[in-house]
Amino acid sequence: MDEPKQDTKERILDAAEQLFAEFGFSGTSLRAVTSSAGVNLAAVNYHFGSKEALLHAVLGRRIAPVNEERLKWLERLESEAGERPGVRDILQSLFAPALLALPESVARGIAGRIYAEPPSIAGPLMHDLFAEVTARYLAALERALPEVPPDEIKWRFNFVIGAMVHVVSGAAELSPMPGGLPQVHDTQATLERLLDFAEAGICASTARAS
Amino acid sequence: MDEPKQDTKERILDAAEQLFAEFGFSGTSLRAVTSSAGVNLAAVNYHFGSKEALLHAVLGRRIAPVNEERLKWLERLESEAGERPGVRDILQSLFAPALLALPESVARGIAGRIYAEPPSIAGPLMHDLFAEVTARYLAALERALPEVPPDEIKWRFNFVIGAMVHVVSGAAELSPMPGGLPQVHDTQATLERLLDFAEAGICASTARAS
DNA sequence: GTACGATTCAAACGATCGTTTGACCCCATC
DNA sequence: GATGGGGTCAAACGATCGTTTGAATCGTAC
Repeated sequence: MDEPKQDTKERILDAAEQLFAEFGFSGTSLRAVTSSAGVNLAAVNYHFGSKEALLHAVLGRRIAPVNEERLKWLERLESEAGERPGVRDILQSLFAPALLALPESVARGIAGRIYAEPPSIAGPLMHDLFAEVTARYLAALERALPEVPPDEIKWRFNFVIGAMVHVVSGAAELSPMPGGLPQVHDTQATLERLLDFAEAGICASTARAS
Repeated sequence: MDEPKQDTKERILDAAEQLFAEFGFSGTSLRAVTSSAGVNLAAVNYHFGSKEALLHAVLGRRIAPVNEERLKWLERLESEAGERPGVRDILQSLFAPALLALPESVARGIAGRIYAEPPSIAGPLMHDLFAEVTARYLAALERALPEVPPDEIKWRFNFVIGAMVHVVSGAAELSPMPGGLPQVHDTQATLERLLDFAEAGICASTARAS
């Protein structure tokens, strides 16, 4: 065999990742996973315990490194800028690891998949995966934007997350636009467009004329 | 019976809507739908033809009126403002029908459900449901923002959609924030926060300093 | 070489799935 | 009061689901 014959556990994770992204969690059978991975059906329950535990492992394997890179980046910014890095730098440390590190064929569906699960599953999952980074970024943004009320920052941070997830999950590519979305595969250009948008949005004036 | 004993078709739609939002499409069985609706199992295939056709009916019933209201609102703006309404008004006509018209318990999951389907299903669905409004809003925004390149507007419109979907689908409420999201059930306040954010983001300068 | 824990395997478990069937009921029409 | 079609019903169809079982196989330490 030419193939490195990787570990059974990893072959399952790879196959499950691809199938969950394409057909969803409930829409993917363990038989589809194991036959795509070329392993025995019972291997999933042996190595992971259950189908739901497999989902956790699939998500965690991709998201954990992204969050680690985010936090390292953010800490570097704060040590360089004396605890008060700029908004754009903060947002870049939030976006770039997700946009650049996730393989395109893989990113689609992974992020969106969490939101697709019922709240009883998605809630604890979100907490496990994102509670720490959320708290850290909220604190950084509050320091960077003392003129914006903290409650407002919480909401705007959520709007930013929504825009980012929309791109990372590939949902933007489904947008029924005349002529499609320009430069849709130029990740660097997408990152800068998202930065322009999110920076302006999160820094918006809170005293409206109307 | 006190109940108005509504049509079987509508009872199925109501039950399916709620269950799809909570457990997802694949995660909801027709037996759960029919027993929740208090109708016979065969009624779904009799009235709708298949489970997937039921999903289309569920989504269309909620989204079509929202889009109609959007277009009516937008046309009223354009007739009042001489074909060039402001960005904030345009965005309000896009957000308000979705935020205000969708019952809270229902909105969750409906929007997110489309994105959760495999691209082969979500693609045609998105086109059927949103192609017209997308084209109309892009045109309106291009007229309102002549200084922003059309390609940039396409992207920023997508970011705006992402932020809006994140809120409408209830995903924002899952965000693992310390203390939770403030005033999460004050729809009017949420609408204005979203407007502040999206208006600033979509009007962002295209000539960056960096 | 033998014993042993880790892993893989074919096979089957009971449960649930979407869909279909054919009898049955209701009620307007002739 | 016979007719006929729209609607409802219980029941069953074959297929597929997640999980479990117990034997077979592997590599390694004694």
